[in-house]
Amino acid sequence: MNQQRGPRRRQRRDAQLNRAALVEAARDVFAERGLDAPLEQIARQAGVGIGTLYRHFPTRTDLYDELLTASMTEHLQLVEQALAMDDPWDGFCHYLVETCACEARDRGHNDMMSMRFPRAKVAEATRRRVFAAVNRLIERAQQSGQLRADVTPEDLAFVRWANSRVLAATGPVVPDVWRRHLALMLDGFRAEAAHPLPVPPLTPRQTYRAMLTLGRRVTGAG
Amino acid sequence: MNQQRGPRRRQRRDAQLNRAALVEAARDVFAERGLDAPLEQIARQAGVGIGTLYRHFPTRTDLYDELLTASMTEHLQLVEQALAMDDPWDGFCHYLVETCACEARDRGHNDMMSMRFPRAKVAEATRRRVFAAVNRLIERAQQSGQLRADVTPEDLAFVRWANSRVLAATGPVVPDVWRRHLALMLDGFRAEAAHPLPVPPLTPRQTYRAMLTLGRRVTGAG
DNA sequence: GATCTTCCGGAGGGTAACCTCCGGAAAGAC
DNA sequence: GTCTTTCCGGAGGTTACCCTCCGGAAGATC
Repeated sequence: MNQQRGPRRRQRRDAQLNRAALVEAARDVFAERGLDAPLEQIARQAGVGIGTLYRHFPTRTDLYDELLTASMTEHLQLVEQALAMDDPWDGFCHYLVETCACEARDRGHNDMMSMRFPRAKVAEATRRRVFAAVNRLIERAQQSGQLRADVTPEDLAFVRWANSRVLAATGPVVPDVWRRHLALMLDGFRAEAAHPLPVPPLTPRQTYRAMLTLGRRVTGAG
Repeated sequence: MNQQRGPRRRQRRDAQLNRAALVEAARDVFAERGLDAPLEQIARQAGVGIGTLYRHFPTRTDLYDELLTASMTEHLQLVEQALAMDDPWDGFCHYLVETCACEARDRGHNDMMSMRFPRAKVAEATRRRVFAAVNRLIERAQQSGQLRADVTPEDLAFVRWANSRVLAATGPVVPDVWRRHLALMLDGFRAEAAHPLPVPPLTPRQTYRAMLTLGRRVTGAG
């Protein structure tokens, strides 16, 4: 991903190995402790000095970007899998349930998609496909009369944010109870339950900024 | 609250004033930055040395406890206000909306109720009244056939947790959009929308532990 | 296997919070 | 006004993370 092309020669073998070890360690550590995990732990787990980490990834962000592509691809698979389902509502639910399940088992992936998704110039193509697929997923569920007509793709961000907090609270205690919260939310998305919403949806731009806000202080309470 | 009785004499006047200033500063700072705000900022804002803060409140927790009573009382008023409403569903909604509004304007209060509520031996009496009132609020909304029958008081914790995360993301960007998320959730609580929930509710004890978990690392991402 | 280039490791300095400790100032008692 | 008791302030030690820097080790090349 960072391999210089053109005039510059290939990396030395040991450098390549270290880089790979770092990426793998980052995946593990982020999965366990979230994106604000100490970089030193990643270096240690990769069996590498902290200096080496910083040489390969001058910024924490560079490390995120390295992993973002993978998270994004995984996410795309979920949407497409959901789109392949016959019943539009089932597809819609499947997408959200699997997304949340994914977050439940990998905090890094969670933070990644709820805070860094917008930054994904890295994986621009994939990102567009995700957008398109989610739009289709929503549209067809609305057209079938099962999903309420007044929700937009941006409203799904609520689900991710909410789930992430519920997970933080209950994950260590009752690993599966997020499913209950999600089921309640999903019932709120049904057309049969729809009552007028008091406030217009977030615009894409606002959602973008909200994600960046979250990313600023990951660990923020409140 | 900390005034020693019995053999010990009353505090010196300046000590009393400092204590009051600290409490007030704590309220302000926590409201703005959440319960994990730096204590040094509180001391500064109170116009007092950090040593003085620690003498009066040896632990961060002691400071929380000082404020918890007030938050709790405020909360109790909300529930009772909601119970006074004629329509059970309106009362139920009113309670949650006002609770969330309260959190929107005071992050400290928010953290307090979603993380420290269980610790409230301090305000045991008030706490019991809150519990009782919330139970009644739920029961009567269920009996009127408006609130789904399969929710328990513990499910309301989901709402608080979710709201707190939505606020963290969107608060600085679109101050009012939490109302949209809440409205969606509320529609999910309607009897008309009810579909079977996949997982049993949290027990009170699990809810307790979940709150402590949140309190452990306030700022936790994920 | 000599030479040149790249890369590594971790010591070390910086920052931001934590909390303790004690010399001296202020309040209250007489 | 003096003396005793209580209280204050903030310097400074501690921790946990950040990131930089450079002597020397290890690959690559011939």
